[in-house]
Amino acid sequence: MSSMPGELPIPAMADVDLGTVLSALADPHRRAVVLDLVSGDGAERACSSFPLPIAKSTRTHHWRVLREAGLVRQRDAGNGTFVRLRRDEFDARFPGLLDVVTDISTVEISTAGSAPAR
Amino acid sequence: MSSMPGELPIPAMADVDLGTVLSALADPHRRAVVLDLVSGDGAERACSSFPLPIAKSTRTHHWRVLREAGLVRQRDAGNGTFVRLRRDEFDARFPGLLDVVTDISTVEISTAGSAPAR
DNA sequence: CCGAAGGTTCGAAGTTTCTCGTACCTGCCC
DNA sequence: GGGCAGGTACGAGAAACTTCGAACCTTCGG
Repeated sequence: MSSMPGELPIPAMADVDLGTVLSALADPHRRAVVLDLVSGDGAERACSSFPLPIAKSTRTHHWRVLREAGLVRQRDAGNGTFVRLRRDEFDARFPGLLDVVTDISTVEISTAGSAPAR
Repeated sequence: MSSMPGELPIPAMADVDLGTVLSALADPHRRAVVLDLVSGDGAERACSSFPLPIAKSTRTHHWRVLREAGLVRQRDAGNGTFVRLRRDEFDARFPGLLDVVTDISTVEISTAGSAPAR
């Protein structure tokens, strides 16, 4: 839709499919990125600032998946690209989803390596 | 874990991974089934009672995925098999997830074919 | 007993996903 | 200008997913 300078094309939120979103969030790398964005202040962030242990081209792939799933907005600015969560739009379309996934993931992380039972 | 008569093996809820769950729910057929179960009274249901337009062997596959993702419990009883949501367990492990996905899906269904905007 | 109904197992085919390396492009900086 | 950092595009390989049909098994109903 939007064709602002450097803005990469994204689907209208109304066209975004829940299955596509769940698939996008199913991947650990992508979920980590989204989690990182959610815990931020909503400001734009450099794509290069995410510590993903994967090749450049693979990263490009994941950003595309997240973009096409309606989760992020991406902008090309000279030598780098920047992303921003489509927070409000997304919440309006899929109320609570981001919060729930975030909360669960946060618990998972804080609970990692503290298993008394075994 | 459980090896009751006819009970098919399921993972302990603590071992269930969020990514696996999201993948399981990403498939339309499986999501439809879960949705159907959630809207029910929690009672056991015959696997054959779900109107899935797919081959028998494919259905077996989907039930296995849902089972291994920790979403359902499955029981073999004579000539048929029966399923039940692992509602309470699942909610304790992934609070709100089932509700959110259910709510979103319900809206999607009730909104289908009523798009004034364009 | 015999058939139909419900399921599983076992390939197999087709598609998708994740991953990478290589080549290439574009700004920024010295 | 030359190099580097950040990215994209493309092709390829490996793995996973979805689907099916065929063969087989069990159970229930006549």
